[in-house]
Amino acid sequence: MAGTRAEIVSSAERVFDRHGFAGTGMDRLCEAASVSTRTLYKHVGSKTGLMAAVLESRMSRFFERFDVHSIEELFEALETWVAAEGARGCLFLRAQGETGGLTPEVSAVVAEYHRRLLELARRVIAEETGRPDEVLAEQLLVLFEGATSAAPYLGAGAISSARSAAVNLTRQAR
Amino acid sequence: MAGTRAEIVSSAERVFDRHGFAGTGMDRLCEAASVSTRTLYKHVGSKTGLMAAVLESRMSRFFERFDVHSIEELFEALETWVAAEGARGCLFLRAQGETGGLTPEVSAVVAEYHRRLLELARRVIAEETGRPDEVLAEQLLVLFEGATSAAPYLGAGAISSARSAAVNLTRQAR
DNA sequence: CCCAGTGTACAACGTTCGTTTTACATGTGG
DNA sequence: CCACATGTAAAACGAACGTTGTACACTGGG
Repeated sequence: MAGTRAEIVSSAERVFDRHGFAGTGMDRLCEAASVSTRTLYKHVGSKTGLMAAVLESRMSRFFERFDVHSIEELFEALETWVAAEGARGCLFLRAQGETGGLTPEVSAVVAEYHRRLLELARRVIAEETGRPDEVLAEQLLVLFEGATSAAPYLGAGAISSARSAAVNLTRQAR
Repeated sequence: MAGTRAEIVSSAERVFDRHGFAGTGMDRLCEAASVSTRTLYKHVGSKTGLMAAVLESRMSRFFERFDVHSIEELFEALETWVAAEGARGCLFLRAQGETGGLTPEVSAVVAEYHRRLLELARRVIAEETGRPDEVLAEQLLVLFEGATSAAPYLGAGAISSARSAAVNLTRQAR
């Protein structure tokens, strides 16, 4: 089959997201991908390798969907994402927490994700206000992270709260 | 010994925080508490029971240290907390994520924590502005959650960003 | 036609999991 | 001084862990 590895990775993403990384065994991952143990190992090497592949794949999908240029677009994209994938907290933070930051393959992807996320916040602020503003960018990042973290228990209201806060802060700074 | 259970719970909190819940075995928890397997089980019943006890204990300590009445105090308390305990993300969110929300004993404590946290945000906003403001309270909560989540990779700057954002939003609303 | 690639099933590796059992030491209070 | 609560050590439970080995079935292209 052509997309065997892709199927392994995407089904693993779903299972990891729903049941945690350490809490999920290889059996369950094989079953979710409808693939034998041997095949899974041929494609991803190890559980750690699978985790890294999952995060890598999620990062690509994330930044495709968050190719935004304004605050409104940013939080609208987050609402769409949550509506489609559910709100269970940031998978990158969860991976880092579960591994204790002791798994280089995982930490590397998480670090890159955070670098790109900060870069995205900077870009949005620059395009929104017409000039770079490091403080505002960091505030936007904190609001985004907060919305992601609070959405599991506050619901979509967390996202609209974050959006209005970001809008107000930006207007105020102008 | 008198505080055996307390010692078990507090050492477990450290280990869970550093290595994750599912990723930590009972052996390691016994070793951390300098206690036999049998004793640990007598005191906390099960791993799930230990997790719930850890979260319960942390919740008490948290709300003792966060008995604050202004935004400045709130984020100052967070800075103190992070300086003392390190920034590895919210342990309640991590517990909920690792269990997939399928462990009632854990979910119950997490839910109570979130209820009290929202209540704290409401109170701080009311005392700060002189009247209740649900929107502002939720924004403050999102900022607090965001600071907690971003601190592991942004450092203490995440907290000061959140504080200044909260201050600005509140001033603006007045 | 056959070879290489890609998949399968299945058992087993040694380790660690969470949990329980058995047997024994300690010190404190009635 | 006995009883009891509370602790210890060490071994074992069955199950699940991540991982590897062996052996076999299908497929497409030269």
